[in-house]
Amino acid sequence: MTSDTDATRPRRRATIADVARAAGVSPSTASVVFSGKAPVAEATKERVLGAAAELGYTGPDPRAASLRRGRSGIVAVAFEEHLRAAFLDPVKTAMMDGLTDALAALGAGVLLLRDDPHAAPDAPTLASAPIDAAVLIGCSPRMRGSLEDVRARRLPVVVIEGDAGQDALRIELDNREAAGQLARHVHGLGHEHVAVVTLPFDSLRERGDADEARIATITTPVTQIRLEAVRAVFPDARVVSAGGSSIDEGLIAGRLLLAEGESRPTAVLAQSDLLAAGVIRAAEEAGLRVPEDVSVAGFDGISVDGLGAHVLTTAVQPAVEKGRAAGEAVARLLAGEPAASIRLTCTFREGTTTGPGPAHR
Amino acid sequence: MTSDTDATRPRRRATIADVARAAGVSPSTASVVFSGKAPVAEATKERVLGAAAELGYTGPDPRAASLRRGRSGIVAVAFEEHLRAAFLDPVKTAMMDGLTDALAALGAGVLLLRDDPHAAPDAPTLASAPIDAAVLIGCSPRMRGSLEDVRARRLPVVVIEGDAGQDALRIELDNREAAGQLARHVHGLGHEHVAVVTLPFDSLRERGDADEARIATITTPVTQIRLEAVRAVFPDARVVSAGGSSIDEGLIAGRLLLAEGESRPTAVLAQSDLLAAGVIRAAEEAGLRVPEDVSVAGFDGISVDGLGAHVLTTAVQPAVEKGRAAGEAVARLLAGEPAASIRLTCTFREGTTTGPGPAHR
DNA sequence: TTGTATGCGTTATCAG
DNA sequence: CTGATAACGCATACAA
Repeated sequence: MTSDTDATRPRRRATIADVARAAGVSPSTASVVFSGKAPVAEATKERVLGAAAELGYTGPDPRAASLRRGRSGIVAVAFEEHLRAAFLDPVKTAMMDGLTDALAALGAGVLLLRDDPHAAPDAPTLASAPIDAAVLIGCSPRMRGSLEDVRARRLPVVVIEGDAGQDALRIELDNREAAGQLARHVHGLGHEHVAVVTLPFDSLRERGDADEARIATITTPVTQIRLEAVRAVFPDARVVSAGGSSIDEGLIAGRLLLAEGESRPTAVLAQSDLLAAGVIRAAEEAGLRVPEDVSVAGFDGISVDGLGAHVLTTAVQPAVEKGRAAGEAVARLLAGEPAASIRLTCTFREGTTTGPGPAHR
Repeated sequence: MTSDTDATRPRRRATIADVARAAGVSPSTASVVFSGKAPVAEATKERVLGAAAELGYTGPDPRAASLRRGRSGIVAVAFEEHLRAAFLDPVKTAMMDGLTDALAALGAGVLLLRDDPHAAPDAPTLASAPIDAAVLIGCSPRMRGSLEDVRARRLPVVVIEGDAGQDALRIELDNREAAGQLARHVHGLGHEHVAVVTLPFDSLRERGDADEARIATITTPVTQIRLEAVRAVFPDARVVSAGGSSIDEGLIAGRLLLAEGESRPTAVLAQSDLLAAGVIRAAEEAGLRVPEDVSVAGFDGISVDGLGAHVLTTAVQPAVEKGRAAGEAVARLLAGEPAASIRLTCTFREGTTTGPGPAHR
């Protein structure tokens, strides 16, 4: 029963010291009641909890506790792109599924961060957020600066699909092998006139045909590696870059590629399933049959809307597993255990969107 | 040039005090150099920065700064379900898109949290995380406890689609009107024998037919309101609950509903588009034509994979806008400005999956 | 089992 | 423009 004379209650929020005083115990005892790090007599505990309730004390201030403990229980997950990328790209959502799963098991909170150079001045960043570790997604050269920030802070870092330094812990895909396998598949079908629709080259995300000079400027590692693998098989392949991984971008690139003309490719290798779906749509628009008139392959192995009866020929990547592996690596790093980089493999899947090329018909 | 005799460098990380001492300035001056909160002579600044570089000081410890400032720059976004729900449910991803957008504009980091009763003991929670505000998604009665925690901490809270208390700031949909509109549409088409496939009733997510008694136990607000609206039009509608919002769950419910028998409904109202897609698939499995043999309506207005040529009759909800509104509400609350609850409206969309019922044929 | 003393690393305030 | 001082709220080592 709260007395009516409580009007003198201090305006500032109660601290654990206030609670201890009200309960007639020492601050350390009160602290232990809340942390449970040591046994406390039942009666004492009740007295402390009672005093806390009375004072409206809701538990230790996490900021102070975090300062004292030296840990915050928070792991940053940093994207290079707009944060929405994490929610609208099916491959990233699958990866986040695995990642949040593993981090939850570790008992860590997930702080979503964008590696934004012109963020609000007081916004949390990899350099300034109260985090215990960081996971960098799609680390391109531009992100290297952030990587250095994190490492300067001596925080554990895991890089997914990125161009990290030598000794950064990386979770990677066998992009080169998988893309090469797709290219060889198409080559084996007798295609010689092949085009590539790539993911963005860099954060500028410029669209359109790319000549050797522009290809040399690619900074996004995934784009670069997958492209190199295809060009190892088809050195003269026409290269068109998309502005992102979406059906619409694929459609734009596909229209460019499949326009009337002798130079029309007989096969298109897209660097993502969404792009491939867009290319197929462009083919249908142009009155071309897939795979009779043009073969199309993707990359990722996600299920795509609007493909109709087609089953995409693609490289199926273990996206959820990729995220989970990153989370588990963070857990090991945080526990001070040794952890090594991991390389996951894709599975080639032959669908109905690739067929014999001119040479084999 | 670092001398080789630096072996005496202290093992512990440098603090701003160390930097200040090395630079021959006071701690407050060094602090200001990093925060930029006050003008500092160029020469002094350089001296401080130089000393910092020398000592490997990477800027103020965010934990200490956060304690001192009383703010962390972090906003929690809490889900009741598994965190993967945020990434695999298209409605939630759209909402997160808007939310992260608005919070980024505010300069706040986003901490993903699951309102998990049996989380790791030291895991961050709504009660213990170093946050400045919280957004609760789909606040059910079980989550009410967490709501109380947050409010006890006197943190600003915004609740999206939840059963919050009187004075919580809420962002809501006109679920009742929208669901009612769908029901009236189907009723107007002459359907009398109608079934409902609902979202989960509660966190148990039990599947299957529900009688009055079970219906009375629904705790998920969205499920409850949308169902009530339909039952206002079709009081005797058969009710089947799904275990989640997915095509697979819709398929399971659809099979149950469309099994051979006289009691087969002529129209099915699903509480989400994904569920509706599953029901349509079940209908096709059973050799039924949509909408000739059975009409199907959904809810959400997302694009769904595998619907073929169908365009779903549904209520299109402004999911992105919902998230953005929540983010903006947080911004206002944090700025101490007045903010009011918001009610967003859905748009009825008549597709090709609903048609005349027996009475009108 | 409980209490005492100390410092975690910073920044706001105010005086110079 | 710079410096001295005083918290911020807590958890731990150690002693009792």
